[in-house]
Amino acid sequence: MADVKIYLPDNSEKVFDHEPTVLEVAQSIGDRLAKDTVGAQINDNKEIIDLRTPLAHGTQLKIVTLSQPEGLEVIRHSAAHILAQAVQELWPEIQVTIGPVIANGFFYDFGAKTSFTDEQLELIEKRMQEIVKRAAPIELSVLSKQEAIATFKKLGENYKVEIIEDLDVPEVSIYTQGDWFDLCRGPHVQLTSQVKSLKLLSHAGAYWRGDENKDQLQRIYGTAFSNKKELKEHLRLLEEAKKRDHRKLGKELGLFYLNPLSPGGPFFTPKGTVIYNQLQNYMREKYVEFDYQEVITPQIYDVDLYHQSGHYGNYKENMYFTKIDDRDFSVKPMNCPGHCVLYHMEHKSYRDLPYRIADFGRLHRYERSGVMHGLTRVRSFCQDDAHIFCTTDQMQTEIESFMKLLNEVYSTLGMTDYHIYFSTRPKKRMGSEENWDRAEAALENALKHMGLDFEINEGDGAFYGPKLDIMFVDALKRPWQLGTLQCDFNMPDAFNLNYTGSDNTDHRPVMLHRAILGSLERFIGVYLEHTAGRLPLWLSPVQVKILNLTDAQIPYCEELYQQLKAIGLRVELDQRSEKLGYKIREAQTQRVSYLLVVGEKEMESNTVSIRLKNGKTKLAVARSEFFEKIEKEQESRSLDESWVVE
RNA sequence: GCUCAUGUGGCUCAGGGGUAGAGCACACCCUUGGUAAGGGUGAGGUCGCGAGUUCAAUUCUCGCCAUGAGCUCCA
Repeated sequence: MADVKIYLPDNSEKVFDHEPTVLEVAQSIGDRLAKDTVGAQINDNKEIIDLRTPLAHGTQLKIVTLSQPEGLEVIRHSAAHILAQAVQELWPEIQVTIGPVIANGFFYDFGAKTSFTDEQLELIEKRMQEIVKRAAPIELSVLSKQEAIATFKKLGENYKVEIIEDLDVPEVSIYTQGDWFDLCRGPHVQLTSQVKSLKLLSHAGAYWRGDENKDQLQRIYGTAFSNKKELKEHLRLLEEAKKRDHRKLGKELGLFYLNPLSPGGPFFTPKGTVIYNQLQNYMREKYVEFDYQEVITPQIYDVDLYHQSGHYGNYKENMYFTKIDDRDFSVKPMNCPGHCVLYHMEHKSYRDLPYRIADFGRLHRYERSGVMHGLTRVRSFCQDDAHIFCTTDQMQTEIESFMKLLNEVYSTLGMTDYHIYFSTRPKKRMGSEENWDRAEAALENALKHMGLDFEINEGDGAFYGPKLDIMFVDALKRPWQLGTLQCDFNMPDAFNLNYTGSDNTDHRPVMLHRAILGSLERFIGVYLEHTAGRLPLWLSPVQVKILNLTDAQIPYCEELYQQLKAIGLRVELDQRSEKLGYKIREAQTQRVSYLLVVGEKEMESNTVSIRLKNGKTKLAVARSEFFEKIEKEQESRSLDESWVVE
């Protein structure tokens, strides 16, 4: 056989007299590297291949080791196998199905009669540790499809048989560790002992092949890392996420409640409503700046509207209907059809475009009972919704302006980490190819022109047009889809919308649906978790709380209270005869932005002592100085309050 | 909607076939205290709703509702 050359990232090459496996190449470089090798990436491909894969001549090889982030995928995949082995050692009658790697770990679905318990999870994890200790080599073998089917049939592994039967390949790969094996595509680590830091997290039901009409399986979630430290950090983030759960914070801070009398219909308290309204006010200011006009449209429509828009056909399951005097009505699940009606009621000329109308109308969508979740998935909500009717030529400018607006809003809110996804035409779609070409070009050109990074989701657009989705990544690294911009060719058609062009003939406008915060409800939920409830001053329900030390300071505090109120701040005065420590604890847990402590000293020197949300204090600040700074902070919607403590 | 779990004063939870308990919060009293919980007293619950079993149900069984985890869905 001729020489087989393998190229390494530093452009050096290794020569073999046969097609070497990844591991062999690693060995030729060094024992240490070989020991840590868990897979490889070849020819600039992102996919990680198994370390047992033979490499063809001319392959560009990048070895992936245990300690690399890419290695995690392999470790977790092997961890899933160890989980399956542990379960079958403990309960041989339980069948295996599939166990993929997911974002922050892995899961494995089992065909078991009853669900697992927390105690069983502990037992399984212990057994997994044992399997890890055994340091069994993981070996790859290949069986013909028939052999594999026969093998798994004999074992009674019916799910596996079904999987193999559906595979369109002559041979399948089997990974063996000790006396246990599984059908698997790989990749896997070399020894079970390389999965050092693992943890089972939870168990839940799932369906075979994700189909609710098929068998109910028992899923176990877990995670694994290359070292204890990273696992610990991950578990800490999970803990932190629990602490920051907006449902918990909402109760603790008294912002909103849910009640069985209106499932999915949050009740906002006066404090929660402050946040809600401040966000709306802010968006309204931005609308003025970006030339949007706000409108108010009906809540309830004749069902005919939704027949015309097409929602009745496609979205009926999520709509609320009512019949009065033999006439069918629906509560609006979105603003767009109403906006089309509004557009139609005045004759439009090209001079009227772009016609940008914003609407904070309340929307109702009947979500299935199992999907509701705090504020992030509700049945009654409002969006920072707006529709832009424009010509195709105006699209790019409108898109750029939208992205600019979005960026300003997100920066103000301290949401700097976000990603843009551009979804292009799906297979099933409506509208002319020319329209799709122009809309996609407008989106892409806008992003490129602004120098924004984006990722393309090929074929993921709506049937009525391409779109941008904005994915915000929060402080705990969790992604949330908030903002969106969707081009729509369908609705202008459905409502026969026109404008008179400069050529004195009618033309059809394009409709852009867009939102920046998404739903206010959902946004507040996400933002509470992002900030752990420590809101910037302008959003804070209680911005200043005045705490007196003794009754002697009450008049001074009342005067302060009135002055702060007069400059438009949300201020409270706690003059109860409680100890200072008690009042501070309470105000601190309520995340009050500024605590003003007033005792004899402050009163005599006409100052206040300031305590921040973070517990830091600054003594004896002149009243005027505090007023000036806090007004400025309020005015600028600043995120930074560090001026108080140097 | 599906699977499993949960549902006890405003909140967090304990209890358990003989009509209920703690802490916090709340009210009143004492305390006037310098940066995360001072003390006392008191009020507050037909134990999610409905049915069944039982002499007796908040406790057991079933149904419903809601919540949670996950699945599925998400124009």
